[in-house]
Amino acid sequence: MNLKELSRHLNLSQTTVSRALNGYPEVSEKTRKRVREAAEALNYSPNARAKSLATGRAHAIGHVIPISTKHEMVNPIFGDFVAGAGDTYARAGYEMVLSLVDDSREEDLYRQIRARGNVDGVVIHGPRMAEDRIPLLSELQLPFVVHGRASEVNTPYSWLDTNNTRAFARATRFLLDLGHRRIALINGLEHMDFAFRRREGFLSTLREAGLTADPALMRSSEMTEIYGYRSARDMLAHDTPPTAFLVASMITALGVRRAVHEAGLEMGRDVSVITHDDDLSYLKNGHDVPIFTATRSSVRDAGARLAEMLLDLIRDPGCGPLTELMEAELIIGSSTGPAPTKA
Amino acid sequence: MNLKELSRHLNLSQTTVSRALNGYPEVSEKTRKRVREAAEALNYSPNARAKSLATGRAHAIGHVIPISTKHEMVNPIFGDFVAGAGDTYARAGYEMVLSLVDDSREEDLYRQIRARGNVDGVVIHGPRMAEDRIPLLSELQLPFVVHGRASEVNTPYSWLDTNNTRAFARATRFLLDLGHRRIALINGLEHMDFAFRRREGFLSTLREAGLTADPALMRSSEMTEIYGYRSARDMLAHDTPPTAFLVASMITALGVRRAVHEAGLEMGRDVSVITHDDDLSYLKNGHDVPIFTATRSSVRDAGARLAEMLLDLIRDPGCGPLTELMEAELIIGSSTGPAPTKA
DNA sequence: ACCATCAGTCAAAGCGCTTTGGATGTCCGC
DNA sequence: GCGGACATCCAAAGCGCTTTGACTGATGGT
Repeated sequence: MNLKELSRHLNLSQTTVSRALNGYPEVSEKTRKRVREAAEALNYSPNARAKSLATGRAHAIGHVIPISTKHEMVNPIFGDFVAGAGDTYARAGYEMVLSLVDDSREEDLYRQIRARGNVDGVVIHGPRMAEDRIPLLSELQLPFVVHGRASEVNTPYSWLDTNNTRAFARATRFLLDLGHRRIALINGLEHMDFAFRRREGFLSTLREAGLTADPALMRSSEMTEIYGYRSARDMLAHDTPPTAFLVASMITALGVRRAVHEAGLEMGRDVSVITHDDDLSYLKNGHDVPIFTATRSSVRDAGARLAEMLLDLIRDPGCGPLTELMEAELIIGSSTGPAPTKA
Repeated sequence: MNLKELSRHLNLSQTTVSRALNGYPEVSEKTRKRVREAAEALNYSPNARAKSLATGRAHAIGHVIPISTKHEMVNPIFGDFVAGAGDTYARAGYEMVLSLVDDSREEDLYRQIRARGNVDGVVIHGPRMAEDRIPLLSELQLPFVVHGRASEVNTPYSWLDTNNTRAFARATRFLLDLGHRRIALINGLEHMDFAFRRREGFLSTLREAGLTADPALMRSSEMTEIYGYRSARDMLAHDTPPTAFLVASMITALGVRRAVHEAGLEMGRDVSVITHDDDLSYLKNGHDVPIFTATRSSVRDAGARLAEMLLDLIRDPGCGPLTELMEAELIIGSSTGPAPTKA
């Protein structure tokens, strides 16, 4: 069933039917009703390709997921992020198109996306500190919003980010107040902007307290469970092991917990652990009492907000760079406690 | 830059340029080369919407993700699955479009997808035992492949599934051979087909061994960490606690491990645990020695294969219902051991 | 009674591509 | 030197929609 058939069926022109369905005022309410009912009955929905060819809007948003060949990991936050964004899109009548791309061929891809024209905008995931996608997209005039920021990019652009620096500063402060002095940082890959900022929050807070960080207690890698396990296991085997861990993700924190238990220690008593918690739907940090003390920031909410920003930007490209900084809450669980006194 | 401009630039007709770029034989190699080079230089790529309007092929595949309002969880396997599928699509020049849908409005959505015509086929995720999407899509004549199966659907359809029954039967057998008699099953939601099959594998193996399952040792829910934790904690508090756990996912198994440790027990010595392992990139089951004994089946590979099947089906709709059953490997880790003798 | 206005409708052009059905020129065999 | 075969190219129609510009009656003010 297409427009031509429907209009013939109704003894109306395509113009009128189109206008009736799209809510234009120059068609009488009576015919509009008649058209609506016929469309419903005959199960007509307009062909999206034709529509977007005619209007120049694709009604779709692109998400480009970098799958580097070196780091094969798929970001576990992805599902929840997409769920949040998808919700917004669905409400606005937009679709979400995913492109996976090996990060070596990124530039080409974005140019193609632009030329092929089947999205009206894109969201950039996992920005690195120096993010060349940002100037590229600006040049291409393709609306975009970044999930995170790129510290080394100075031109304005739209982004939404968690206040990672502040979150990790607060967490560090919290551990210091509990008396911890040897605090380990199990961070994400530090060319990723979020990880860089978290380290800054950590280091600056230590500095303010007159402490210097021990490089042996700082790691940076992809945030897997194994990585957390190994890092914590190795560090706990030191002569002067850390009394606290600051960890970049729940998954990694689970690995840390494993190492802690394996060493015969208990979280919250012998060793304190704070983790960042993206509030993933399948990995809730406890229900009543959180397992981990954590800096929490819902990635699903972030997805929803980011999508809204991008849609705004598409509707009115002039509404200028939009930015939003989400604060993470520090929630207290049972994984932290006073630093053990050297008995 | 569009076709008209490009062809004018080359002093050729749109026809010739189009044919040159699409590899038709009726254009000389010399002009083809000239056209290719100009296209490259001017950064021309065809408008996908116009192309698909003209050809009737969208060169895109739809993935419909059910987000039920009751069960808000986003399936954690999603990221890896999509990475596998996306890889195949990218290679074939297809795009992936995601639609999230509240499962109450599913039928409408599929009809719309069909009518709007911006995908050439869809993959069905998370089939339930009685899956009405299957007859619906057959009726709509929209090519589709199911990730999993629907036990109560009798009409033929294309699917790719892990042999869940066999996997859990083998795991159960393995535990029985180690002397375990009280085995707990921490399963996924049992209206989901995969969970149903796993339970069947578990129960039938017990039956063969002349044992009957204790309902108090069987749970079924969304596969979160908390769920694993609570289930195991409760069960371990029984008068006659289980000596082994069969768990439906790694995430849930991490919760089980937490409960085991909290009870002062050790996995592999006091309590055995086997889990299903989807081989997620961010949750590898150990490197050299697996943490958990597990039935392993890569969901990323499944995504890649499924995508291939669907593309085949689209190229040649006649190539009939395609089906593929992947066997899970049983890998032995340190979480299992002989049943403790009642000393 | 007459023109301006306006609500309601329509035919046709256009979005950027593919593809059908020629048209043109070239080369060969006879 | 002529008809066919073949290679190479083209004009135009069509994909399903939106949108421009125009047309028709009815209404109302003077």
